[in-house]
Amino acid sequence: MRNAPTILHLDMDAFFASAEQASKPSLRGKAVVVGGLGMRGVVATASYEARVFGVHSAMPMAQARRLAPNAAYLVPRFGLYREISDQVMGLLRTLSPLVEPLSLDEAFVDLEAGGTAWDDASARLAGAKLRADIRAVTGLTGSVGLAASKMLAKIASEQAKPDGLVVIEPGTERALLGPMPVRTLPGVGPATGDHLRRGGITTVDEIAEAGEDELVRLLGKAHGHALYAMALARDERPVVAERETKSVSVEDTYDVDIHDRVRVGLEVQRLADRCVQRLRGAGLSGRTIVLKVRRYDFSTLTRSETLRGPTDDPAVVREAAGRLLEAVDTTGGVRLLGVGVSGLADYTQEDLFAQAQAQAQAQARAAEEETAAQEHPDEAAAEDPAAEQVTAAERRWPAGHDVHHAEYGHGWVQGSGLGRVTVRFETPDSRPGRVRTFRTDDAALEPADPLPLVRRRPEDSSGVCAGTPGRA
DNA sequence: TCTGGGGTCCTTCGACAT
DNA sequence: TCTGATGTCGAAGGACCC
Repeated sequence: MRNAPTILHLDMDAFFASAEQASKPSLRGKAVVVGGLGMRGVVATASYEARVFGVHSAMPMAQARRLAPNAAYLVPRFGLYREISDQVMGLLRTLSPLVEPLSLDEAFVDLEAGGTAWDDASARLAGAKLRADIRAVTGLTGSVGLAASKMLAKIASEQAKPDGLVVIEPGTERALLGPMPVRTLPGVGPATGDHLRRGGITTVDEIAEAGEDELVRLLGKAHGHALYAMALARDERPVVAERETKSVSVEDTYDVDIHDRVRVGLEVQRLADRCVQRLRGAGLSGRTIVLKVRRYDFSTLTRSETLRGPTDDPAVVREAAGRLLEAVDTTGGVRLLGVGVSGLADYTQEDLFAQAQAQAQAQARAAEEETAAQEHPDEAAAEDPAAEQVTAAERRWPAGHDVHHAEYGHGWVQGSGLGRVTVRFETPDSRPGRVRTFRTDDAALEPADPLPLVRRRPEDSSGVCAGTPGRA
């Protein structure tokens, strides 16, 4: 392990919720919950104001609504978050070429490799400047942890939250870690935590005292060795800039369990198509097709099949997924279906048999989809943009999404239902705006793209923007 | 309270090859 | 030729992370 705190961990504070608050002045300082709004949705992020009520991520939405009935509930807008994330990752790359993104709102940076920091003082300086830059460019806050290893940098940023910077000085690690609960260590979740507790181990110190052999006995080889090392503050994992994708998958949870076997089959075909779209989008193909089924009682099973060579052919994936489904008992209903592809390659082995079959199957599928569209007209409309225009009266207005009104300008959907949609007219740099309600088929109202959170200065051509959020 | 979606990694087990 | 040890692969499930 190095002897200077030159590994940086950045964690954006309540990222999705903060982005929404920055984009919607009327929500600043208010409880905001971002997540799936369906009957089986869960919380993705809660603003700090919402956390006061006990709302936290991964909590069922229904429970969140009971705890914080007056919070604003919004669906995630990944396009907006990705844009902000790209800006932040860009700032990190000015510090070092070794940046390891963990998600849209989190990353490790090896400052030493970038020549940005070599000791405590230079690391602090780099961390402080980064936080200022993030605020200037995005209008949002991030917390920074600095330490001599990834694990400790991450623990440091956790302690820094919200909107802070914490440095763990080399040499102080074990004293700091010792009294902490085992759940602090990466890789210790509910199951492992329980396991350790039953073995009489609740703190990091107790892991170290138990000894490596005992941990391996309790948790198995890989996990046991890894956890023991972590408890001694030993973590040599390097910051890795490029991680190759190992699998691609899509899954859907249905508001109501599906019992109809034919419908289950159709959903699997649709998921297979979506999965292949993503696969092709990434320029990949794969050998192993995986079907995932979560049944009415939440029991989950997977079935997989490995082909002779990698494919990105939708017909081949559909067919394999269909075969796998045949081996699954779905009586009682299914709440989730998923299709994935692993064993990835960046080339395809042309499957001649599949190509020959593709045309015949495409015809059969077209016929099937026509039947399905008659049975589920609203779903068909959502899938097909042309159909969406035709049925403008049934357009969906997701809560939180931006809209533009011919007369009132830019705003966002506060809620919709019963043929009405309520819009608040405001922009990231306006004052909190007024609310108006329209018919959902109002021709003057259109979906719109999100506005930048920090207004770019017209004279600024460098791409780095500055501004004063919150002022008109 | 009733549990998303997209991933990664590990373990176990059986089949098969050496 | 038979057998045991060992390694690898595929399949399934589980835990964890954000």
